[in-house]
Amino acid sequence: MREPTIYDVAKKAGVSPSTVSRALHGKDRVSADTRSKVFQASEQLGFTASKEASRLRSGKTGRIALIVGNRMSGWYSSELAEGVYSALSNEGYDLLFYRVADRKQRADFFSSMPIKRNTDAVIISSFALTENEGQSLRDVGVPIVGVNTMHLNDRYSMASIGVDEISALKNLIHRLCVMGHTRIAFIQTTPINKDFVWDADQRIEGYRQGIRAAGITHRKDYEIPVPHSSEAGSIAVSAILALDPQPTAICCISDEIAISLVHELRRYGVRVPDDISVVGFDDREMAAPLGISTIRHRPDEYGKTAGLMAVRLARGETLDRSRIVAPASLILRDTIGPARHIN
Amino acid sequence: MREPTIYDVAKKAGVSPSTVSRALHGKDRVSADTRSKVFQASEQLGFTASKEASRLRSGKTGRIALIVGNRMSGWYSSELAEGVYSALSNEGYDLLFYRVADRKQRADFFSSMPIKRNTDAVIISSFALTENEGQSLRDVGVPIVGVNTMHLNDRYSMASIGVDEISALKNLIHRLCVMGHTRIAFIQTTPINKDFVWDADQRIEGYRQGIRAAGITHRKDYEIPVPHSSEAGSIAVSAILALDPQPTAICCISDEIAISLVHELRRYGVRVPDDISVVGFDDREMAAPLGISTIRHRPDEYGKTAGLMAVRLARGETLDRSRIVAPASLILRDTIGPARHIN
DNA sequence: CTGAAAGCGCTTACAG
DNA sequence: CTGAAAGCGCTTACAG
Repeated sequence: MREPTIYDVAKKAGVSPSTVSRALHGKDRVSADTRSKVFQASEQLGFTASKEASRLRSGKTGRIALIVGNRMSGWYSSELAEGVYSALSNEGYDLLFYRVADRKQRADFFSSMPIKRNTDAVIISSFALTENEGQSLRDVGVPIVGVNTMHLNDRYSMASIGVDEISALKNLIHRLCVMGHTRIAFIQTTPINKDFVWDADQRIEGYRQGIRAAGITHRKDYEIPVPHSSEAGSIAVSAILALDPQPTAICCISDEIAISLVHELRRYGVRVPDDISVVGFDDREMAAPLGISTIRHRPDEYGKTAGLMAVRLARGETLDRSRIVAPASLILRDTIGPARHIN
Repeated sequence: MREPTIYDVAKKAGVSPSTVSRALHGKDRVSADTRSKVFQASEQLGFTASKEASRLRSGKTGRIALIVGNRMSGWYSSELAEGVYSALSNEGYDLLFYRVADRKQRADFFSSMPIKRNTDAVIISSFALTENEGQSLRDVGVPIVGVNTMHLNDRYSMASIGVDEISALKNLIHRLCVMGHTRIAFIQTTPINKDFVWDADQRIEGYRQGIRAAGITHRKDYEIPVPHSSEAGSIAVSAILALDPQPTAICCISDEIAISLVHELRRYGVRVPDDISVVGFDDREMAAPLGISTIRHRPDEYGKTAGLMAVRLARGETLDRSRIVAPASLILRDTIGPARHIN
């Protein structure tokens, strides 16, 4: 059985297809009487407009693309996607998801530009565009919204939102200093992909600035790199125990690292926070039950905002604020305490 | 500057639009010479076909819908979406994501049926359809693929894939018995939404069958419900410590619960696994670094399979196997050991 | 192997 | 407020 078209509705309601279209869209002037006849007919036939046809005619695709630089199932990407999705589905837009997780996917994406002609706006998350990429993205001719790309992509994007990770880290370092810590280390994961400049690279920058601002000596060996693996925690512990003098506080680039670090430290008999304080980043769902202190940011929330900005821009509206800083807050839980030597 | 159309390519290549279409699609018989002229012209103009136009004409939407019953950012949903996405993007399909996380969203979805006319296939995950819902989904007239809906939706779906959670749990119980455990408890979360019949509800069923098969007395008070919250671990510990006799092994409905349970047990001075063994379910990323024993399944992998099945069905092809059982395997890590009393 | 023609189902100026 | 007409950009039988 063929799906009913706008012509079927028109016939049933005794009006022209143009009128059906206008009535259903609601914005045009249609008499209340006609409108209700149309709605009724549409209802009875179970009419749903073909998106293809309306988009072809109107020149709008009804889609907004989200481009992320890693697996969509990671905590960050999936929270972000959730937020973007909420905003878009409220506004009647489809979410078109693109993942460019490695050099090859990235090259393919930017050379074939699958979003071209197929999206009304683009949201790009977390990694810095090269000159060429930014240019070809602009050439698509749709608004670009950056998420957590800091000022990296400001040349290309019309709007952006992101966490000020530098300030967040600086605040954390300050707080640790107030608690008497002067030997503060930072654990970072070696980038999954060196071709990408990530916004999260800002975290170590924030750490350094915080150390400097506090007037503490910056020690290169206090910046500890660990691989992306389930061994990260134990590798970090070995590295930490080898340090002289021992740090009394450790900032981690993510909760994931912080969680396994705390676990391994305790296995080694190191007390947390009595001997060493540990702080993560993200406040992902496992942080609270495990008592992990952390810096909270909410990709789902600023994803929503990013989605909304993209929708507005796609509709040709203007934004009152186009560069937004999303909040990040320090969450103190069990793994943080005063430095041992001043106890 | 207007985007080039197929007419522009045709003119440049000196052929008709029909020929351009055929050449670009590759399946029709076009002379090698013509084909290369067309490709060259297309390349030079930076032509990308409008999806709207081709879909409108061909009657295919190029989209496949994934309907999940919870937040897309949860571990399960996002892993699944990642897998489905991989398969679809390989095959040139867009992923249309729908979330029906509560009663209202669910009612809205099934009454307005936004996928109608807008998708070539539907993948439905994790929850059981009602009679009415199944019927209206079928009325859309596109193939339906079930993921982890066990036999719940078999009446409606043309194909399905899912983990046999019952067998997985039964195996686990058997394994624990071999290790001398006879007092085995099960911790389950109270359903987020009681309107939904979840596939994960099968896990407790598997636990019961396993207990029965092992010839152990089934104790109702060994089935411990905890809420969905960061307190779940400590609530579970209180409940466990109040039991008499104490269980020597605890199966958890998820790794999330297992992780916080182990954490809380250790805080209470209960040794894991010496005093109590703990096993989770999922093998999500934090399980390995924390040494959590668990049952592994891979939503990203069977999501890929589900996506592929949906694509095939959307194209009108037939499947060699339409009901597939995805593997689940027991992963033994630090939190499992022999029962204390036989040490 | 290639082209001319029709049409997918809408929306939107243009008249009235 | 409403209708007739044109057209968005493709694809696909139909001829040749």
